[in-house]
Amino acid sequence: MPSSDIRVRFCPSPTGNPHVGMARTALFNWAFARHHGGTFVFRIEDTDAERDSEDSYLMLLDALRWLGLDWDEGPEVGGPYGPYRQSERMDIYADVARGLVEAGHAYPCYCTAEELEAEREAARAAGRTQGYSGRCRHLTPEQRAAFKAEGRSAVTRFAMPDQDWTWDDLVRGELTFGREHVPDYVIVRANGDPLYTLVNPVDDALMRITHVLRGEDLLSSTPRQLAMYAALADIGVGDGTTPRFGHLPYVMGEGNKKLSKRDPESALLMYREEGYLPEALLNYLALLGWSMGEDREFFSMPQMAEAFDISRVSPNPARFDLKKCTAINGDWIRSLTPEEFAERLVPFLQRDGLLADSPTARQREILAEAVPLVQERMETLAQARGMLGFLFVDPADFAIDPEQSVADEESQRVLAASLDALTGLTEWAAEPIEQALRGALIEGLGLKPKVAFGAVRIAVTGRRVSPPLFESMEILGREETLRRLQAACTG
RNA sequence: GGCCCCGUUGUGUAGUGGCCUAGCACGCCGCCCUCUCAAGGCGGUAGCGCGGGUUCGAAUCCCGUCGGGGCUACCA
Repeated sequence: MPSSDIRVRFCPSPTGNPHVGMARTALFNWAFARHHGGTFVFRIEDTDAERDSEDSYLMLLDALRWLGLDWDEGPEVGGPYGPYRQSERMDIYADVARGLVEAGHAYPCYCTAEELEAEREAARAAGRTQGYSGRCRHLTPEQRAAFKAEGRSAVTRFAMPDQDWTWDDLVRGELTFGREHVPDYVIVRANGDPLYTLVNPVDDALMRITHVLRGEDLLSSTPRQLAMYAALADIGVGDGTTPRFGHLPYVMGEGNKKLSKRDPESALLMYREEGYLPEALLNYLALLGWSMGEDREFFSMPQMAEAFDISRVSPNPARFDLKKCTAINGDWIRSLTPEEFAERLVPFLQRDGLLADSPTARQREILAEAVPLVQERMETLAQARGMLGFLFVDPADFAIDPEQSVADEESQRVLAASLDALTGLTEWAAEPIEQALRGALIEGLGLKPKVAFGAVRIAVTGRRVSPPLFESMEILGREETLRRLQAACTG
C-alpha cells in the first residue's frame, strides 16, 4: 500500500554475521521509505559463492525481523520484481551482459593478472590513476581469436564513456569525478559469474529503485554505476530513470577505523543476547549520522519515520559508543510498562534457567511483584539474572556470591539479631520488616544502616547489590528468608 | 602515488552571518536523596583543527594548510 513511487532497497551480501553498520543502512532506507510512503525492498546480493552462506542469509532475515524493519518486497514476502535473491537471477544477468556486449557497452578483455598488475604499477609510478587502460577495448576479431588460441580466458569489461561524472548526492551535495579517474571495470568474471558491478545496477533498474542510500565506501563506485545506468537504458533494461544517490557516513569503531566484524560491538545479534531492546538499538543507530534537531534523542521508529529527512543526515563518520547505546537501552527499559517489561524479561530468565518454560502462576506472581523494584536498576535485560536470580533460584541451589562473606563477627551479630527480630513478626511485609530490623540493628546494636543491612542483604540475596532489601524479603517470603538467614549463621 | 570524502568538548550532535562569553545527550567528577545499586535532582569538566581573508560582525562564506578516513579487485 505504498502511497508514492519512491522505492528504496537494502541489499546486503550474506557473508558472516549481521553487522550494526548494516543495520544502520537498513534503518535509514526503511525510514526514508516509510517517511515518503514509498516501498522498502529487501534484496540479497549473493552472487559470490565463495563468500556467501545460507547460514548468514538466515541470520540476516532473523536480524531484520528482530529489529522490526519490515520490508514490502523481498525474500519470503515476494513482490512484483522477484526473485529477490540474486543467486536466483543469474540468467537475467547473463542476458544483460550479452546485450551490453552486443550494443558495444562492454567487451571481452583477455589481459592476464600479471599484465594488469604491471599496468597498475606503471600508472602509479607515473602518478596517474591506477586502472585499466582499455587496451582490449578495440580488439579485432582476429586478435581475439589469437588470444583464445593462446588459451586465454576473458572477463567482460564495461566500456566507460569519455565524460566527467557529476551527481547531486542526497547527503553530500554535488560531487564530480573526472573522466580519467574512472577506468573500464569488470562486470563478469572469466568463469561467467556476474559481479556486483553489474548485478547491483541491473537489479536497481529492474526493480525500479528510485533512491539509493548506501555506505560511503560505495561512493567512488557511483560514476561507473551512473554510466551503467545509461547503458542499461540504452538496451532497454529498466525504465530508463537513474536513481538519486545518497552516501551515508561510516560507523566507526575503536581508533580511527570503520567498525569491522572484528569489533565485538559490531555483532548485531549480540545485542539481542545481551538484552538490548530492538527499539533502543534502532533509536541509538538513528543518532549515528542523523538527528531530529530540537534536542530530541529519545524516539520510536514511527516517530523517526515521521521526522526522517535525508537532508539532515550528516556526512561525517560517527563513532559507535556502546556506553551511550546502553544508556538509551536503559531509557527504553524504564519507558516500558511494568507488564511489558516483565514479558520481555521472561525469555532471559528462562535462558538462565531461572524460570520454567511455561512459568508457574507463582513464578509469574513473583515476577510481577519484583519488576517495579528492578526496572530502573537495569539497563539490559540480561541483567535480570543478577538482579532477580535470588527470587527464582531453587532453595537448594541458593548460594552466596563467593566474592562476599558474612563470616565476620559483626555480620554474625547482625544475622543473629535479625533472625531474632523477624522470627516473631506477625505481618510479613516490607514495612514491618524494616521496622523490626531498624529496631534490632540500628537502635539495638547501634550500627550504621549501610553496614547492618549490607550483611542481611548478602545473606538473603547472596549479593552486595540487590533490589530494595525489605521488599525483596517480602517477596521471597518468610520461610525462605529466615532459612537463608539461618543458613548464613556459622555459629 | 592518484582520486574522493570528512573535520564543533572524550563520544554523538544542535548550530546555515548577529539570539553563541556555542545548546542538548552520553561519559567523567562532585553534591543531594538513600538499606546496596540504580533512577531522580543540582552543579562541574571539556569543543568550533590551524592560518589567512570577506564582513560592522564568522562555528557559519572564500582560499590555503594540516589532520583523519575511504577507494584504487575477476569482494561488496
